[in-house]
Amino acid sequence: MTLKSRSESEPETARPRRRRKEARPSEIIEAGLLEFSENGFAGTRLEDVATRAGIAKGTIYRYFDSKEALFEAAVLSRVTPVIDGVEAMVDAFPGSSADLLGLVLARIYGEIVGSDVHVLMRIIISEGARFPAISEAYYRRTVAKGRALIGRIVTRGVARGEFRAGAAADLPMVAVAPAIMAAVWRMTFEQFDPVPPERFLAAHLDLVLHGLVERRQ
Amino acid sequence: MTLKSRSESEPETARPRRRRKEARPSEIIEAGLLEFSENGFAGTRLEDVATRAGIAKGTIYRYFDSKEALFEAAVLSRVTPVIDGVEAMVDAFPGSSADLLGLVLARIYGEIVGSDVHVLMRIIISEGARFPAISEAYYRRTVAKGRALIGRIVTRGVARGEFRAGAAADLPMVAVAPAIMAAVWRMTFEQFDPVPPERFLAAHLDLVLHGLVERRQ
Amino acid sequence: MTLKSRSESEPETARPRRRRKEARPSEIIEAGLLEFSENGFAGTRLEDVATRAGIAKGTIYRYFDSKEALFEAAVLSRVTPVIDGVEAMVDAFPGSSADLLGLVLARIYGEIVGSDVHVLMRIIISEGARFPAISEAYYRRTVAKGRALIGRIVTRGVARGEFRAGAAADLPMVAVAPAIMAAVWRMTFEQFDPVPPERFLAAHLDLVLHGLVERRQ
Amino acid sequence: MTLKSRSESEPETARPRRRRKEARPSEIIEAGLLEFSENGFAGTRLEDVATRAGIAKGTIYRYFDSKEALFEAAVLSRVTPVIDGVEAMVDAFPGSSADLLGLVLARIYGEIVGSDVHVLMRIIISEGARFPAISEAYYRRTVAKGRALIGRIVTRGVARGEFRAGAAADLPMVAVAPAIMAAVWRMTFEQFDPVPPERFLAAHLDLVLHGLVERRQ
DNA sequence: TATGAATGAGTCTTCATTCAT
DNA sequence: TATGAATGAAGACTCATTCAT
Repeated sequence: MTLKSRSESEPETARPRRRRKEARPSEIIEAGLLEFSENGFAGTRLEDVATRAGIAKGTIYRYFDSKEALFEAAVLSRVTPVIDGVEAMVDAFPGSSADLLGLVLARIYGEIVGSDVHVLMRIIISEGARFPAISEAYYRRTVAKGRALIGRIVTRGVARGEFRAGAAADLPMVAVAPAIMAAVWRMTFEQFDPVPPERFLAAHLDLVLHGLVERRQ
Repeated sequence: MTLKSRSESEPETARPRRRRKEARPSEIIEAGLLEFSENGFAGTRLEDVATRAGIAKGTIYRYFDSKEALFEAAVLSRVTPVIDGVEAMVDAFPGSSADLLGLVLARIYGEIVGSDVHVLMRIIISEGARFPAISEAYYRRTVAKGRALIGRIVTRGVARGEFRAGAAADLPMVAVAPAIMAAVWRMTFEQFDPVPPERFLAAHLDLVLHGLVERRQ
Repeated sequence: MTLKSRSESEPETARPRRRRKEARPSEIIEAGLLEFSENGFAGTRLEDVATRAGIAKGTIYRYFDSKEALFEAAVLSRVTPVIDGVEAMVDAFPGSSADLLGLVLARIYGEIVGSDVHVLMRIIISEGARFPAISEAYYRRTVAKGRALIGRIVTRGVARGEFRAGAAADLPMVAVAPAIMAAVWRMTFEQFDPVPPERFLAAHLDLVLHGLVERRQ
Repeated sequence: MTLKSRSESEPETARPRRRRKEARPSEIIEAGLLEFSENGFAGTRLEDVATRAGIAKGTIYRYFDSKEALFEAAVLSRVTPVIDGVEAMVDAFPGSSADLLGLVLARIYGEIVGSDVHVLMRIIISEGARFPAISEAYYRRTVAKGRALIGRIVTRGVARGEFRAGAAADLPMVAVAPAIMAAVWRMTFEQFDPVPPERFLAAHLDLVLHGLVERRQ
């Protein structure tokens, strides 16, 4: 649910020291993130992370105290705060609330389905119970803000008479549900039954804005 | 996404023979399912499964050939086919398509959020890549059927002029999205930010049936 | 090197109690002997012994205290004393020493190569170091006596001017060597390079009695 | 039956890379060979091999994939081809066939009784059935060549009128039998009844060359 | 007396972590 | 700073032995 793409932020737990050309920790983090996402925490071998990062196994320990530390650093490196500007932008948006919501949903959709975020999602679903710090950080820095953002848009829409008040408006996060579903689909059944992302997005917006029931005159 | 609750089906891989009071394999499967769901495949220790099942480590091997065999048996024991009767029920339903969809969605919602299924979802998301047989079995026996079922209802609604044709009707599975989101929420951020299931269901139905945009006269 | 074929003697360590039709312990011993010979002591699973004997695993423990006890009982059941009559027979033999030696060697040869004894040989070679009691029992009750017997025959031959005195006559057991070799061959390379037993026996007798060097007139 | 002493050949399955002072794989092989010979394959604990090699248990797996792989590597490291030069030497030998045979037998005897070979013999007798690759390798690279060599010598002797044609000359391998017996004796009853190797060798040569029967003028 | 389910000590094997180079 | 050989704790799996039936 982030609005901001992954930045090259350094993980907080790493100790960078003098780097060479490319920052070593970020290569390790990159490799680690992929391995952890593919195999889970317990299923990931540091040797594979090292190989993927193009370094030797021992080198990881120059930058991270333990497998767990690498894991947290890797995941947290992807937990980027939603840029605060978006909120102001919402308030200042000149057009209709439907347009605004569509705009933001499309961006969220792209964010969730497109890039790293589904990697993160898989990790948080898989390992969240054992690493609550990660879930919490992700919740606070990204999910809660995204949720508030959608809420602000829906509130605006209701206030302006553009959106129906009702159960959906009372829990605006459901408006993001199809994007979540698309990400989950991608992680699970995509291989047996592919669905083009554009179709998913179109259905998403159509459903959220208009629902299924035919409007009577 | 099943419509049928878990039945007391015996796992196919176990060889029950003459059992005593409690069927041993089902206890092991029960314990295994919970442990695997909590810790993932690699993160689960068979000793913990045994302890949870109230037996000794070695006893597991009387019923399952390996950790992997137990894992697959446990997960597959929960992959129960959607009862075919539902399809006939859909065709025979006397009321409006909105009522029908609401009925079915509520049931799916209860199924996904209520019981084992979110346990299964976590496992499939976490381990699906390493156990494609499981993903595929779940897809074929449950997801595909559920998807077809929703499709049939929406088609019926469109044919009867009750539902809008459009992008959402073209990919009816998005109508289930809020239930997926609820399940994911429960697996991840519920602990930091609980949302009552009834509220989720109400928002789900409201969103799917009517969308957010206000109807103009 | 026994001269007496295996008798149906009961193992000393077993406690027979009331038997049914067939004596249970001897079936177990029979099965055990084969399994131990094929797989060694450590490599043999009591379950396999039980299956081979047509009984259940637990039943073994009705007759033998432990795997080790069964092993010793099984092996010792085959360690049968050379009948003492043979010695007297040697002294009373009317014919030439060459005939006598040939007769005895042929019998030893048949004994070693033909039946159980090579099973025993494999076990003693494999496990003798860990079960010195077995080696010693076999040595005392069979090997030593056989060796003495050969010695007596050779001594008789030398005394009667039929056999050369010399290094071979000083260590008469070498006269049995080809039979040992035949047994070892059978246990090892027979599968790649079979040698008919009769050919082995013929070569054995020919070598022992006449050697290879051509007799000059 | 090798004519060539064990060479310092590196095991093929090991991956030595840059080693330090002592080559690690050879130490493990050395230790493994002794343990396997003493306890058999199933009875050997890798921890004991490691201790004997002066390393930690896990280190074995840096060089060998499994217990089985170590076993095969260890045994095969001792299966050294008979030097082909010997055959030429036999053809070029100037002296009598008896001298030649005595020379070669003495060497074979020393080889079998003296060094590693009886260790190998015990292993092949014990484990050959479960590791046919080992038996076959030993047969092809060593035993078959040794057998052919003896055959060539005996053929030469017969052709030159020095050796009797007959059953023994038809199966020349019996000429090696006393050496086999000596090795078996050493593996089994040596402890209860020691026989000096020189006495065994003398009896061996005496028996093979002249047999027991007195020559009549 | 016989069974075979259950137990848990013992082994193989993996892999996070250390450390000499 | 980087390496990768070495370590040993931990976990999967086996199987001798026990015991309720």
